[in-house]
Amino acid sequence: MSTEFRCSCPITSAIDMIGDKWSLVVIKNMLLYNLKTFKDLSETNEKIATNILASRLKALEAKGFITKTKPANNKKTNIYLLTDKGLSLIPIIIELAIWGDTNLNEIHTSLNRDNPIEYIKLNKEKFVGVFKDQYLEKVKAAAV
Amino acid sequence: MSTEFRCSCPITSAIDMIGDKWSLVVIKNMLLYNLKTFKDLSETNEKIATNILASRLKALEAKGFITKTKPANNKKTNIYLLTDKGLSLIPIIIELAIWGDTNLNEIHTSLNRDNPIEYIKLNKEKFVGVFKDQYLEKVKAAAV
DNA sequence: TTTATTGCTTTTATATTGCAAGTAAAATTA
DNA sequence: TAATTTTACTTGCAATATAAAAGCAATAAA
Repeated sequence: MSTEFRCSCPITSAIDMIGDKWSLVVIKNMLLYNLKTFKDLSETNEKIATNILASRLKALEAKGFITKTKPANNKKTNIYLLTDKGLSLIPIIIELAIWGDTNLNEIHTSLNRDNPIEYIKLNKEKFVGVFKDQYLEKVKAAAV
Repeated sequence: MSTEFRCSCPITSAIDMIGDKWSLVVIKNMLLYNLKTFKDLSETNEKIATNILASRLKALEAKGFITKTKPANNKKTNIYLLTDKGLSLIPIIIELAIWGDTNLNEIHTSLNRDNPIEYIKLNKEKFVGVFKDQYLEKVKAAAV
């Protein structure tokens, strides 16, 4: 499943890389809810089919956005973690969050406000770093 | 072709709205290259099929991102223009541009550098406004 | 009046996605 | 130790989306 690029435009190429229906959703769930296993990621609100999740995780690993490792004490469960390249998508995810939050309230009866998006809006640049650090900290804490 | 939302997450919902393969590409070409007609939009580097372009323009109009008007002096050609809602996608497009520019240089032999992306990076917030004003000015100038 | 262009639609083909079921290995329970 | 459950997938098939090509009506230009 190699990425085909439609042309040399960086915007179109970015969409070719991560603009499918599921890739950013999987990465968002890893980032915001610290989900790490196949099971965790298959049980989210989006209700991704297991075959799609499997293919997406494989593609994301091949593209360098996530790593797949089996911990020493557990030979069954794979742990999926975001790489630096995966974390580099945070600004895009933040803009999608802000856009969705400001534009979809009328369409949705109730938007999920688990995350303090209004607060994020006040200082976007800062929150790119905050989300990144938060994620890396949780990964580190869980590794102990 | 009504949008189905997978869940109430604003990020996932934003992807449900504009996360298909073509919508943001069409909007980008309207915004950056000031393309306004069916023919213009069908002749871009991305080589969109005409049936896909027609269905995407219809969907974007239904969702309020663009308007379709026939000018008084020309009964043949339709003019497609971005609305304020369409322009509200600029921050997302900018982040995609920055990400693509910084991450895809190794993959592409040559990325299209028509747009001064390095310069944009220095002051993102400013350029959201710059792109918007630039677009509206061109639209205004063409209307004279 | 012929010819070309625009803005599509239709048709056919291919690719992607979704759903249900199955499988194999590891872990848990009896 | 055997049976059961859990995890992480894979497989098959139907449904949907996308692509390529051709067709067509309504202007507009020659």
